[in-house]
Amino acid sequence: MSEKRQVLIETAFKLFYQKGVHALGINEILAETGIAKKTLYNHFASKNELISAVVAYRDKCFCDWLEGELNKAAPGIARINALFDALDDWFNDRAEVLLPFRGCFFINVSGEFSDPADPVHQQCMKHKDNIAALIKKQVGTLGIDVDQVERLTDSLCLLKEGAIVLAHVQGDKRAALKAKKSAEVMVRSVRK
Amino acid sequence: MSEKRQVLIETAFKLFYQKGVHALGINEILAETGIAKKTLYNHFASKNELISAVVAYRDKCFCDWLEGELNKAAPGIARINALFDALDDWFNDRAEVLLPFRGCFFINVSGEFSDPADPVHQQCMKHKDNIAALIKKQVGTLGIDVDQVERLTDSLCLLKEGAIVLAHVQGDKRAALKAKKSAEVMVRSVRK
DNA sequence: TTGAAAGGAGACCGATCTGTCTATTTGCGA
DNA sequence: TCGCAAATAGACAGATCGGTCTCCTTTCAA
Repeated sequence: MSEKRQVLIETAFKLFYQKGVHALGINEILAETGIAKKTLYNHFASKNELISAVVAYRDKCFCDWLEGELNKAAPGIARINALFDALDDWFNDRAEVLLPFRGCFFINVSGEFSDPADPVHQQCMKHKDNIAALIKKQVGTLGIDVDQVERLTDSLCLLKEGAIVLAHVQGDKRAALKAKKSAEVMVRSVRK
Repeated sequence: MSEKRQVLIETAFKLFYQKGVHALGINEILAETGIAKKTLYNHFASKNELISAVVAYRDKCFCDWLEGELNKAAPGIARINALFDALDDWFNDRAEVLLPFRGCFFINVSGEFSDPADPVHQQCMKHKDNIAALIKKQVGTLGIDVDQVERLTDSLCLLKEGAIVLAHVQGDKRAALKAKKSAEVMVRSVRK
């Protein structure tokens, strides 16, 4: 993995996240990086391949960050709280590794590649599945029934995605804290 | 309001929703409608003005549809249920006026115009505010305290947006029904 | 019939897009 | 120093973009 390739991916991510994938041309990535066009095409067969690599990069980046945040908390209810605290940090630009908040890259990209059969859309779907699995793992530490694990995981994923949309589209900086309150209600309901 | 203008808006909406706003060029709208470019520019000063008109059109279209669905139910809990039943219809392509489900147009467009200061993004924000107000109105028919109205409205909006994202990005056709179950828990918690 | 508004065909413009390619330079290890 | 891999500058190609404009046609009301 060459350094030039990584620079291209990271810069492309930054610009795609700011301006949207289709609104940004590769020439702007090249201008920002100072890398030659031939080099870009040495590393990626096409713009679409670059997009794909960028989505994979962000997937890893985000999952690593979230997992790290969750693992800072003790297993159990603290991890559920940590999920929404992490979101709160992200929405309020306190998660530096994730860059300034501009919504969820995977939601945004899914909107630009809205056909579910599109490979890029498929990648975004997979990312969401990865995060759901991570959340389910934390819910599993609550010591509740298996069917309740499923149900609570669903609820938390709904609240998580809802919070992201409220934070981005409506600019609601408190969306994560609102979602956290709702999550508390959900947790109580599966524990009684 | 001329018929040509309306045809342009409706066709543009259909194509923007399928392909994304930046990925679609105006020439394709013209090809699909058989309308001359000069006519398009007679009605809209620029592509951006067309986009703006399209967002406004969909805003009205969606709000009218949702309000209609909600008003079919009796005031009170039935209206909360109707919200999620309506979403279920939408996600599963049973709401013909809304066209085949490709996620929420406003979320998708916000992703493409992710700077919150952008006028188009502002329009999407306003749409979400309109829907939240509509939901709040239904919650108001439950006969609960004012502060609980606020809280429940927040929860329902979170679940609604979450369901849309799960339905679109993850292709979860049952997302609305899952959200409905969570909503039931939330309603119970403010009523006890 | 006339004139104005609306609309059309399509050429044109400058800009930008994604991708290809030639000639050259740079960096590094043997 | 040499040879090879990586990278560069930048020209080029065909296509498309959003928008402008001329000349012409159609529609409709007076």
